[in-house]
Amino acid sequence: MARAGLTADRLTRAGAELADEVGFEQVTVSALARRFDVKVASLYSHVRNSHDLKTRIALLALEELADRAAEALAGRAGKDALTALADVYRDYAREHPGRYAAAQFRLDPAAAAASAGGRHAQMTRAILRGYDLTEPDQTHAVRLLGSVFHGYVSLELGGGFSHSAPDTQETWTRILDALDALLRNWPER
Amino acid sequence: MARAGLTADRLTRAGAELADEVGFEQVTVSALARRFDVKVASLYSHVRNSHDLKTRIALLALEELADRAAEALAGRAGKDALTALADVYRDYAREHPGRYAAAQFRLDPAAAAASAGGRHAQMTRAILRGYDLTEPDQTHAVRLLGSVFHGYVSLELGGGFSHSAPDTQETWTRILDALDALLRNWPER
DNA sequence: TAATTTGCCTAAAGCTTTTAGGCAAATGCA
DNA sequence: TGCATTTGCCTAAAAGCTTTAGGCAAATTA
Repeated sequence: MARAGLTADRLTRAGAELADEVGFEQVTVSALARRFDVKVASLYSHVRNSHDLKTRIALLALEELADRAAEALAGRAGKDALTALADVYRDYAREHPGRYAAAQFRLDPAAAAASAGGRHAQMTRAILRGYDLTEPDQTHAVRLLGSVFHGYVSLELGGGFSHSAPDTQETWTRILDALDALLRNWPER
Repeated sequence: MARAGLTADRLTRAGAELADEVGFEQVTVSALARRFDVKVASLYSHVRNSHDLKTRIALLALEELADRAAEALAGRAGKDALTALADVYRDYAREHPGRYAAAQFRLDPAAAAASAGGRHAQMTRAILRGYDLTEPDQTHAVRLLGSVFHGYVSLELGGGFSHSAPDTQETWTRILDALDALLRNWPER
């Protein structure tokens, strides 16, 4: 019997594709085995278990997102950078809803430490160089930006803003305007 | 054999408790049957299927949250109201993480329409009466507030802000200050 | 009390997860 | 090239979750 050429990496990538097609929740070891036309047990040589598979997909998504963000931020500053980073998250979530959901997967501390999570925080912080904030306000602002990006994108993806005018692109633009104004004029204690 | 006295309502409430104890993801028809010391199949007379059970728990959580929000908003306006509503979400998520996760469960359109979702939007809009915003900015602001509340709470709950100073209470306070300032000084087009 | 409804049961099929052990293909080395 | 080792995928099997079908007994109603 010819071999299918399974590796943890190929499984992870295929899992990410599967997530985008059917949703991260529906990614299962069985479904993945079916996709490779291979028996389920075969996957267990490459991936520890279902949780491990999901963790790998999450890490992949976080890497991809961080790569896109790094590229988008290069050569930009101020509001330009703010918008670019925000759009990276929003676009990624729309192009790859399953991967975006995966990026929200609760990682155990070990995995979290090895993830691109730190790069994300770094890049958000980098944006603030274009504004005049010092610690601890800078950290507060990093958290605010993270909250807005994540909150908006997941509400929009979940259909939270659906059935109402005005359209979400308009809102997104205005929210970024508002955040820019807020960062330029951050209130004192 | 004595009857256990199952009803859709009791199952839903027990399911919500179970969610808070073990996580919404882990709420299963089997686990719930175990909790009532009853055979699994018995639940299917009261609840259509696993998805239906989760939907009911989600609707319960949305109701509870809306009730708390309504009570918190009574007699408050401006920043006072903003803070009160924000705290309702954050406190609820901390007290009832499983229910809060349930409230994020993707509802099908029929369920969504019958949910307390509309009340939530109404209450956020009510807060803006204390600020000077007209449409469409009011809608943009409603969406921004929803994004921040949801985004912050879920990142905090997921441990996103864990291993770093300053503490999250401080950030939360400063973010609400910032939002208040932003709403009082909403940028023109 | 008899008839009806309701509630929980047994049985069973199908799917997912995970472990154990085995044979064959690929690879490394003389 | 030929042999030994490693690697990859397999079969088998146990255990848990979901869901449907059909049945008997308890509760309700007349």
